[in-house]
Amino acid sequence: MATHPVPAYASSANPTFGSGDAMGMQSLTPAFSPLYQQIKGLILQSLQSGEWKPGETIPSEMDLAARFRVSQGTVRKAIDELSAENLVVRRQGKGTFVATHAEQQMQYRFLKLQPDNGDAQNEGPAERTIIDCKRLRASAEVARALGLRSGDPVLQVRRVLAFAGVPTILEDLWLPGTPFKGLTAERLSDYHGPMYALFETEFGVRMVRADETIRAVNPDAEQARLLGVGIAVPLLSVERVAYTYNDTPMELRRGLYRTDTHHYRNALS
Amino acid sequence: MATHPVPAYASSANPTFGSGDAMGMQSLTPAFSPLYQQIKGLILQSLQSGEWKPGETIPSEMDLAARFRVSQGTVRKAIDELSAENLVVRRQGKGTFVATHAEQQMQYRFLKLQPDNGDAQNEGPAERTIIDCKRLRASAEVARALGLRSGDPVLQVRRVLAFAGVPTILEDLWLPGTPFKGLTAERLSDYHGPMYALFETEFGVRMVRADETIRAVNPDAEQARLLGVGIAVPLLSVERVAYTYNDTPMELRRGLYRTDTHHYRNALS
DNA sequence: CAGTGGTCTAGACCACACT
DNA sequence: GTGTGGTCTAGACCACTGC
Repeated sequence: MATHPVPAYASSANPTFGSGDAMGMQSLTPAFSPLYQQIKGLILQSLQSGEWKPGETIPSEMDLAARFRVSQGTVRKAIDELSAENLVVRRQGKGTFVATHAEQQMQYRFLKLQPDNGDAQNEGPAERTIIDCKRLRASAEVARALGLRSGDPVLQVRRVLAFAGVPTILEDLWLPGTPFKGLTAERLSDYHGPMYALFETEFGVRMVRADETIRAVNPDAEQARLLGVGIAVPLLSVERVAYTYNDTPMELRRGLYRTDTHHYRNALS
Repeated sequence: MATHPVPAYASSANPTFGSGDAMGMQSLTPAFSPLYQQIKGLILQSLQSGEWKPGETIPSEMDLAARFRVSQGTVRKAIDELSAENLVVRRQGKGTFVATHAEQQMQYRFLKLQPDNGDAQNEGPAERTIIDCKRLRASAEVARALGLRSGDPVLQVRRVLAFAGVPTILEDLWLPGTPFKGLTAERLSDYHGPMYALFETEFGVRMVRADETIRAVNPDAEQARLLGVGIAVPLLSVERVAYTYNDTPMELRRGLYRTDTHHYRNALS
């Protein structure tokens, strides 16, 4: 029957849900957290464990309410937050879906560089060129960013993105070796679509949020060559750490952006 | 008695609120929008009109529910969104407050530049120096950004922010002349606190959101001099348009940020 | 048509702050 | 204690999707 986990206090002996029963038990919990937060945590676990995969629907609110023995409203509030965090997408009349980077809508969610004239949609897809892809040992710096130890195996990728034939972005990526075991330059080159979508389907790694550190820099000789600019041209240095569920860092990415035809866009609120 | 505006369909002749009454009337509305959105709009109007000023409390959820003749839950959902947009701040047990840039917490909400070591809080306040403050006619570019016509009066301010004695930010600001009529260099220099807080208290202009366009550039001779760097040093160019309520642009700000000791931080989600 | 998410209500009780 | 926001429930009905 109900083999699903259920919040601690809700699973104790009181099947009745007359007004205030659940609330009454909350005060017994030492480390108090609202019921809907606990439900959110349970749903998060299921997302994490892959019970529902990116693009699939999760059970309906009523089903989840029955599973967790809470009201639909409580499940709703839990899903509201997951939806606000872009972990899940609601579609009226259809259901709630596990968010994925494969959807057109979410293609460039983490890329804030836009062409100066017109929006990113009209620009056409970026032309991607893998420059390099090799396994090596994590430097202290890379290890710290990825939560590894120095010397742990990592994968390093260098690539260039061009728009309308103009190389615009030079990126170096570091990925933890273990989760990305089978990744090769060939695999990357052959795949047409967002890199994060490939990570989802091939390696079960879904990027959920990221932090970026931005600076203005000059390129070194090789960087300048790859981007086709002089070494005196100022470029945007964008260092990104991307996280999966549980705030686990899974990618370090250092990008150099040309800002003569594009700009980094940020909305503050 | 109730002299307050009330949503159109809720004010029509049905004082009973048995299950579904209000909903039944929604379908009669051609341009349908949920009740709580309409309530949100009404609260927004009151914020905009200055019925409740920054830092003050707004009426309790129960009071607003009574005023608008809806349930507390509906008011709650409206305020939830206003809170998510940082227009309002909830404090359990105390009330809901109109957000203000004067609070310590919100001091640097729009300034994403952080010291490389340690966080912005430990850095101490920026040392501000007003370089220039003059009235002039809007150029085409400034007029477009501020939603004015070329030649309309605008106020231009140039200032430098230094941290620990090191000039780090050079900013040029353009403000529409009419709303900021009494603003002078003296007023700016004498005021100790966030500039946006001064705008609130002195001019009733509250900045609600902003868009930033970021590029890497080299400074011109004067900019380099004011920041104490060479003209070959790459700097972050941050162009910000800040908006009040109703998406009305009220400030154009062009900042040059040094990124040798600081960095621009951005969280993606 | 049934099923899904979305809105609305009413009422209870909890956690917190002030008095 | 009183009043505020915060949580939870139960039940109704609306809007949308697809069978």
